[in-house]
This record gives sequence, structure tokens and C-alpha cells, in this order.
Amino acid sequence: MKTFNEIIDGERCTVNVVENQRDASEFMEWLSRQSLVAVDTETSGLEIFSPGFELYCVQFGSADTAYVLDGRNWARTLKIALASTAKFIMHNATFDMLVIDQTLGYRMENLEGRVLDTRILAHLLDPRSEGEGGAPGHSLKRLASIWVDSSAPDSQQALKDRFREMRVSVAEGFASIARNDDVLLRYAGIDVLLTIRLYTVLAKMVSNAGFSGLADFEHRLQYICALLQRKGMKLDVPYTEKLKNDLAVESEEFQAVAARFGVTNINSIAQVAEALDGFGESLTELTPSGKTKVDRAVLLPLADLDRDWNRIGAREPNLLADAILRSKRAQKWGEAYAQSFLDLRDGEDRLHAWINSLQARTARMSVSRPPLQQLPSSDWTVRRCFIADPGYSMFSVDYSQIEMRVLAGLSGDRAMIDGIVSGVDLHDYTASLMFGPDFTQKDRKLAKNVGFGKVYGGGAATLSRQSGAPIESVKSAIKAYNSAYPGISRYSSNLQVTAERLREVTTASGRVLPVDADRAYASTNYVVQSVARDLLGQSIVNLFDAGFGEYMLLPIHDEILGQAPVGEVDGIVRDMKAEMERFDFMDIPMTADAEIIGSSWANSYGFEGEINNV
DNA sequence: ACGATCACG
DNA sequence: ACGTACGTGATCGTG
Repeated sequence: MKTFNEIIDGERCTVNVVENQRDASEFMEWLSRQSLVAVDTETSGLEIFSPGFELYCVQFGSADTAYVLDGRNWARTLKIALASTAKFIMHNATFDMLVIDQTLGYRMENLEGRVLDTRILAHLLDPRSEGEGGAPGHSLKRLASIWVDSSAPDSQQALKDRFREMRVSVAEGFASIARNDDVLLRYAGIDVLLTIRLYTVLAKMVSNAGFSGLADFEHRLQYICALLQRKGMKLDVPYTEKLKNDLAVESEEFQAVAARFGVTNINSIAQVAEALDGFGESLTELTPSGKTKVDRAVLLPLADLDRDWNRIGAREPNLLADAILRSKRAQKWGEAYAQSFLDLRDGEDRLHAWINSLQARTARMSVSRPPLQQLPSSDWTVRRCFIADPGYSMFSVDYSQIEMRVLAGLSGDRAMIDGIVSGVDLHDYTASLMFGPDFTQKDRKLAKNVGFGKVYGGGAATLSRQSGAPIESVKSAIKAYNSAYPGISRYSSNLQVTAERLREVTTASGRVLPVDADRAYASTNYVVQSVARDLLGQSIVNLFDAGFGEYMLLPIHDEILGQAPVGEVDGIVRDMKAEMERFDFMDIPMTADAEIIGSSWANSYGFEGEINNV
């Protein structure tokens, strides 16, 4: 046995590296005496599903002893070890569960309900990301330095230092480091020692704070999202290749136009601002750091385009502004979407986007690599890259106006509740309360925008700027809104007062969300967004328990995207919708809209064709 | 590393 | 009385 001696929090610890059968027997004997162990993996990178991905080692640890086993030499032992232990502590369990599933062949289904994640516990205790209001964030290193040992060895930094010596990037370093490298093995062991010690501290705090129920819920949700990540979504590769090429051509064409006006780099805001100034355009808006602002909102009016890129007819379009807008959009769509889809696909042309089930301050989920929650919705061309499996149809079920319903339930505003329960269009209803029965479509739009303003905590000026409505009409609309829904105004201001006093708000789900001192106005948004997230999260768990797990593909804030066999999709979607509508929120019915999409995601964004992907 | 920009709910 | 839009992820330029 190779061993490393460590001091953690003043205590002597040992990292053992299993080298032969005798070591392995000793490890199994040690393991049989543990009721709870931390588990971690070291790998060649983050692309679990790409062909070259390799498992280097798997580590098990108690508070004072770690065992490191090579993932290739001891695969059989590792599978037995995983099967013979009741509960595991992991940090960021999604990654390790998927690694174990994909490389060791120990299926994730066998880990269900047996994993405790220190990242989840840390997020419940403080959901802010690193640096937000001085928060520690959720990385093992930072958490361990606070709760375990302020001088705890930093394994990631040690490896990064080593990679720098080797003169390779971090990614190249992980991909090329020898699997028996002492730095890798030693720090692999230290990570599990830190993880289990961190768990001991956080578990007690979570229990004392009354978050145990939330913790159970988050672990279930994490497991289900990991299953969705493992399944992934099918990419239409020929289409995506062509889209990438077409967008590159489009971007270059408009870049050439911009170059004729003297802008050689469309991404350089300094160049763009200078050139537009030379045209006599007066650019008055500034960024927070004081630079001239030349974002889309500034450029669209110069190009005589409205927010939907339609000609306004108010002026002669500035052709440079127009070229920059079009070139940037084509570049963004081509690189951040089409190209990244191609780069991230696995050997079977599937994408396994990261579903970060517990992410934002509000606990909202995020999806990354690639960012599937942020694909263009104004146009179907990017979503067309994603197709259902052969014989399947995609579908979506989304909660209608979930944030407004949450706000109505939380505030108990009688008028809004009556409007929602009556089933009429809520924005029509709001407009009629604000402007009378003869309201115009313009009034309706304003009513809708003021409602969003309430949820986001915005004022009249911002609302006017965002919606394009004149400031005076926005001001009077806000007044009318407050008269129409007095309960909402009262709820918002009470919440804000509480937030200013406590620097935090507690949601209906029992989550405690920190509120920055100078941003108490955001409290309503935090609570509404967070409760809406928990309602969709609860639905995902309910759907999974009701047997619909295999049909789900992706959560998108208020929506679940899925696929089902063409012959069964109608019934499955009907039943899933019913399951999502099965519970109320504070006596407000939760209604969902279902859509059978077809063979490509594009079909719900205006694409009419069918894809033959059998 | 950070700011600006742009994509979504 | 007034005013504060909320939350993400990816990429590029800049220093």
C-alpha cells in the first residue's frame, strides 16, 4: 500500500493507495466497518459522455482514512464496494454518479436514495454564489476552508500548479496526467477526507435550521435530473452542420459590410462606438463602468428596427448599425449554439446538457454545456437541431402564468385570485380592472408589463424603457395596478420591510433566501421565482413517482420538455398534464398547457416540416 | 479576471 | 414620495 500522511484540522489522517490484492482486502475490511463514507472520482475531464473520457480513480473516505483505487485495475472491487455500502457522501453528486454509471457500469438506479450531497446542504444554508455579498459559494475548497480547516490543502490548486509546470492548460493537464501520479492520488484522497468532515458540520446545521425536508426533496430532484442528463437529447447532425456553415457565411457577409464602414472587429465596442459617432449618431447611454453603450437595444433604433427586428419607418436606417446587429446575431447563433452542439455531442449524436438542479439564489435550475434553456425563441432555426428519437414525438407541458399565480397565492389578493380562478385571460382581466371594459390592446400590453414590473421589482423609469411606453402613462398605469390589486402592493412592501430588517426572506417552501441590503426591492421577485421553481420541482418528482420519468427530457423553468412514442404520446401528455394540475398552490389552481410538438423542437416555434429520422 | 453583450424564463 | 427590473450561461475583448 502506498500511503500519504496528512494533517487535517490538527488531526493525523492517512491516504492509502490500493496497489495489490492484499491492499484491496484491507480496504474492503475497512469499508465493512463504515456506516457512512465519502466518495469521489478523478477523471480525464468533464465530458463524461465523449469517447475519450477516462476514469482515473475512485476514492472512499472516513474522517481520518482515505482509500484511493485505480478505476481500471480495481473496477470489479469498486463495484462490490459501491454495492456493499449503505450511504455515500459526495460533493456535486451528479458528476460522480454519472461517472460511476458510465465508466464502471454501476448503474445510477442502484444509487437512488443512497447519496447525500454536501453541495446541496451548502446551498440550502446559503444559496448565494461565491462572492455574492461575501458568500462562500459552493465549491468544496471554499466550504472546506471555512467549515473544516482554514489551511486545508487545495487539491485543485496543487494540480493546476503541476499543470503549469508541465506547461499545459488545466484541461490538457487533466486529460494527460498519469493515472498513478502522486499529486493526483494524494489530493484525490484528501478530497474525500474533507468531504466527509464537511458533511458532519453541514448536516447538523441543515437539521438545526429545519431544512431536512428540503434536503430530501433536493436529493430526489437531483437524482431525477441526473437521469435526464444521462438520457440526453438527439442532435440532427447534418442539419446542425449546415446551419453552422450558413450562419458563418451570414456573419462574414455582414462583417464585410461593417468593415466597409471602418469597423474591422464587430465585437470591439470601442470601434463600434467610434464609427457610429463618426456617422453623427449621438450615443448617450453608458455602461456601468462608463463606456459608451452599443448593445442591441441601442443599435436597433439606429437601424430603424423594433424589438422584433421589423422596420419602424421612423428614420433612414444606419447601415453600419444594421450590419453589426445581424453579424453579431449570426455569430452568436453559429458559435454559442450550432458549433457547441457539434462539439458536445456523444458517439451517438446525443447531447447530455448539464442540468444543475439547484443553482440560483432562488434555487432556480440552470442548464449548461450547452445552455438549452436559452435557445432563441423568436425563430425556429436553432431549435431545429434537436429531434425526437425515431418513433417518438416531442411534447411540452408548461404551467400557465406560474409566477402570477404564486404572487396571487402569496399575497392573498382577492381580485387577482378571482381573476385566476374564473379562468379568463389574466392580462385581459387586469387591463379591464385598470382601464375599464373598453381597454385597448395597448392597454393590455401595459397591464402585462406592469405586472412583470411588480414581480421583478422595477420602477416606472425602467418599465418605460423596457416596454417602450411613455413614462407618464407607465406612472399612471402603476397607480391603476396598485388600486386594482391592493393586496399585492401590501404584500410586496411588507416583505421588503422584513427583508430590510432580517436581510433575508423565507419562502412558502421554507427556503431562506439572503437579500442584499441595497436590493430589498428584489425580495418579491426572489420569493416568487423561488416558489415557482419549487412547484415545478415538485411536479418533476411527482411525475417521476407516477412513472413518467422516462418521458421527460428537460426542465425549462415553468415547462417540462419531453418525448414519447408517437402512438402513445396523446395519452401520456394528457396524464402528465393531469398530474401537474393535481395540486393547488394556496387554493389557487395550477393549470398547465400541453403541446404535442412533433419530430423536432422547432415544430413548436413555427417550423412546419416533419423530419424523417428513422 | 472582468465587463459587455446577448440568448432564455 | 421616490426609485431599484429578477434569475441564469457562453463568448469575446481588454488589460
